[in-house]
Amino acid sequence: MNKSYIVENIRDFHLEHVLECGQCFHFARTDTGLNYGEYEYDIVANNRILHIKEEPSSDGVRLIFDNTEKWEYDTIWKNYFDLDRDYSEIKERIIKADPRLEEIVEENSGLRILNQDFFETLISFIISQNKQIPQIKQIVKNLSAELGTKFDVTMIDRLDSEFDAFFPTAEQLYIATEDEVRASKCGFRAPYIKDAAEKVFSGEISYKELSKMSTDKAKEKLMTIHGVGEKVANCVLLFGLGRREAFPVDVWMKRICEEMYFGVDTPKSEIEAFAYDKFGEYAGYAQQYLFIYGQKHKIGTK
DNA sequence: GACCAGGGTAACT
DNA sequence: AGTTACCATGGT
Repeated sequence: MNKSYIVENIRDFHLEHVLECGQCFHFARTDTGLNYGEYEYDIVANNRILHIKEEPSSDGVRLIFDNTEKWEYDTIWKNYFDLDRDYSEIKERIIKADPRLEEIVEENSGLRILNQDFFETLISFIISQNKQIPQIKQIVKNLSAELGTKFDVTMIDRLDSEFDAFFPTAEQLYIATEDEVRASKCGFRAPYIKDAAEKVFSGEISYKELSKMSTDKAKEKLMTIHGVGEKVANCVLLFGLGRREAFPVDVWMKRICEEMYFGVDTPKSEIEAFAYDKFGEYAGYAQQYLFIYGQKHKIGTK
């Protein structure tokens, strides 16, 4: 009995923009690319396997959620994909802050900032340091396969990719030895992952507590984890704690902003402060439009 | 083989 | 407070 849930006419949404922009890593594209306007992905998140398909509709896109009942869409996926938010206003505010971004925003108008699980986001972005996106995805997959809870693929109506386990919990990573973590090919990040798992499993750091703090205080707390610096903390704030004013500055953002705004080599801290001053509570969205644009056009890499 | 990747740490000035 | 080598691993 195949269960699926369909949502019609969603504006400002495109799966490729949402998923292929370096904000999440536990997914795979599964369509052939042969049918115009159709996209399909498997996503492992929220202790669930989602097979999702996007098709053109009269106003925006149609999304078909496989393996999904209505209540799961209402309580989980709607929030995960940030579908309650009006992105037309967000785009307006960003373009108003810098009219030069109009083309970039329109070019990537299907972007949404996901509301992801806090712990998975934390570990994923610890892994991300000094790694390219395809490798981050591979390590997340390895870590899940080795230490996460396996799911029974025969119980899933639709799964086109090779995923077979959920992302490990804080407890699972806490119990695992450093060598077991290292087997995921995360290299020198293994002790960082262990420290994060310990701090979360022990309750020293918790989503509940962080969500009550100011963004600055939460960032400070996150940075007490070994292996979490300014950039990783900002990613966790933006993607895992809903702090849309966070503006992570990585090698890409540094290059892009230097090209667009500064013209000379500029410290990351200065770029972050500049962006917050310019975009305020919309800085995180601006960052992500800029990031996806920079990747697409390989800004600064020649 | 050198260099780089959605960086951070420790050990230096 | 601001630099710099080094950190595993895989790709170009």
